[in-house]
Amino acid sequence: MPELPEVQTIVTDLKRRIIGKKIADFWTDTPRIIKGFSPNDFKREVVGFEIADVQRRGKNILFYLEKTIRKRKDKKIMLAHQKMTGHFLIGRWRIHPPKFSEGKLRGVKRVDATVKGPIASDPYNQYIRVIFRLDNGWELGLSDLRKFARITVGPPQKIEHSKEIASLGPDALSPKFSPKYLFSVLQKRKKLIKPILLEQNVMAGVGNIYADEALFLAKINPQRKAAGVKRSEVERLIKSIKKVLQKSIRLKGTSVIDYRDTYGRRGKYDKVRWVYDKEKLPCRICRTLIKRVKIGQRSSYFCPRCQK
DNA sequence: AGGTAGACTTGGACGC
DNA sequence: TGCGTCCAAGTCTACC
Repeated sequence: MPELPEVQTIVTDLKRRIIGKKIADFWTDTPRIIKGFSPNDFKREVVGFEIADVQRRGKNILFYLEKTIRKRKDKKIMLAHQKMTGHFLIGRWRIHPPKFSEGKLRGVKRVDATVKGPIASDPYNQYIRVIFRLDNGWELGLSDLRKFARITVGPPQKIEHSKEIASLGPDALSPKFSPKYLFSVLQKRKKLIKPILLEQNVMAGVGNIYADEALFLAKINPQRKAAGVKRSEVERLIKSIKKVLQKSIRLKGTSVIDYRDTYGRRGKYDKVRWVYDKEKLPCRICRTLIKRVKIGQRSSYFCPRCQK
């Protein structure tokens, strides 16, 4: 899924909707999503904790958990990464026990939404793998078609120093992500410009969609060698990255495939996108047909006329 | 050390 | 209709 604007949309929703709520119960039918614990052990780790805050770090979501025991505050962080197709939803679901007949698992759909609207009707919201029941009757669910998402929990120190968090470069929207910084990184590298924009230790938050969109806005061909990109072009690129991310946050992200917000609704950036997933469609500036090439095993879309 | 191919996983789209 | 192939918002590991 989710790149910076999609994760930010979800975190903003979660801040409004679940802060102050207590985790009352936990369920999963996909143990591989829970990292470092069996589902039962993980349940013991999180049940009874209040969600005191929710933050984004790159594409990661941090849930700050607190519980007061005998006037002492026990603090933990639950770390979640939605990877390609995961997205958190706030709703209510009914879980049907698995049915076996003749030794085979029968009945495909085991989790049914009991709320009306897109959470129940949109097919991409139906892959519920994990549910946290909250103490206000609502539930935080994770829909994840491909089961790549990961969730773990631990002491704040341990999570903050984990590889996923500690190795992140400056957030793409932070002032620390500056032309001076990016130019010095690019100078030292032999790769092409595009795949470096996807490296979370260089810049946190950008993925395949917004890398292509930003390169288009900056008029830079994704196949250029990183070290050959001029200082003035890097300045344009930084401005383009921040601009495209902010615009997408305003539009609540991109739903080219299955991303949804916590209400199960689509984002609208894909309606105004320039090049991503537009192979053979005319460039909105010059009408030249958009090209698709593979760079580092990933599709890159660009306008061969506008991007030099 | 840095670069790259493969793996993880499920299902939709498209061609014959 | 059915089967096979290709593709996907991310990141980790193994290998050169």
